[in-house]
Amino acid sequence: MIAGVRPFISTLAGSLDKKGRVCIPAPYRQLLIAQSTEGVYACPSFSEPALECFGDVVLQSFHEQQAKEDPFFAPANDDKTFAILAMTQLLAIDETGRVRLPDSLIEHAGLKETVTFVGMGRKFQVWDQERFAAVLNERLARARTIRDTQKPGAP
Amino acid sequence: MIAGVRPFISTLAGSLDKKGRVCIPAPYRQLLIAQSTEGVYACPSFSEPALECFGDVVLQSFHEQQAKEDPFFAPANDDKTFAILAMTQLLAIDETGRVRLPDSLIEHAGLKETVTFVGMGRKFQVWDQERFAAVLNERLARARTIRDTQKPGAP
DNA sequence: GCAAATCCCATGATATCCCATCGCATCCCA
DNA sequence: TGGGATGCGATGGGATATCATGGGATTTGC
Repeated sequence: MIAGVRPFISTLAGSLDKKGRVCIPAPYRQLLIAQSTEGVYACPSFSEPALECFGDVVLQSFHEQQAKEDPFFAPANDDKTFAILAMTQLLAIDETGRVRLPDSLIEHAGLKETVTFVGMGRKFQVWDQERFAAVLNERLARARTIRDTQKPGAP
Repeated sequence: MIAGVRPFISTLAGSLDKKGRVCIPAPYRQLLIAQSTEGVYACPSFSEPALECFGDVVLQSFHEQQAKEDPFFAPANDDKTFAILAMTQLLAIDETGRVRLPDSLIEHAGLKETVTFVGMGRKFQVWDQERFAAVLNERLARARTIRDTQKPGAP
């Protein structure tokens, strides 16, 4: 499923207009189209002030994973399903490559006029530019910690 | 069976009018039509004040799952089957996309004027808006717990 | 015959679509 | 190597269609 799917990469800038629209960067759009996604799926991150965005590959594989369980007698499964699927919206991409972000998502991520798209492989995130600048170095610092605690010879 | 079936996603607001009607959100209607369901199946949740709604895919797969057991000598199976199939009604969707909710279902979920549709993959739930707002954070908290205890490398 | 449910049409708000303009990067040619 | 032309990508605003919702008319069952 994941094999052959190209990753979202780079950190790119974008802007939110008065109508709450953002233009999805062209490279990301091409990847979404390659997943035959009718738009882009977006949900609030449940640990950070950011939006998690992805295409059909991620959504469908998550969905099918959950669908292996009984639909009515699997409470833990319901919690996971809820945290992702209930919080996710399908945003239609128009011909000029833009989506209308619902107010709830704008609020969750605290988006102002300038936003940052962050490529994360299977998914990408959308941050308010200033907030992201603040966490960028923290992330790199954590990555260094992981490297330094990695066991020699580990994969 | 599930492959290719798109999940119910998002949480959407709706309203219950004086006649006991609710408008099924357009995206959900399209999914139901794609399941060739003539309307929508609904039953009271047996663990929460909410309604469980779904299409033919869930009904049929649940049915087939239960049908693997002995029809007369599997009491636990009978209880599960009863809790779902006996409590389920098929609600007709009219041309404007609305269903008439039976009073028993309205009462079970304690529905007031504003209701919330909660996408849960194969099924969706209907909640009274205020009640749902109260349980939303509990659900997200449980999902975080699940994530934090997840084994590294798990899908 | 009366109550209740179903069907149908009308309205308003919202979101979607479309067109025109602008800025920028690339490409080509001198 | 520098300057100009071209095309793609991003942005702003206005027109259009879709959806949700309310009320009224007609039929059905008791």
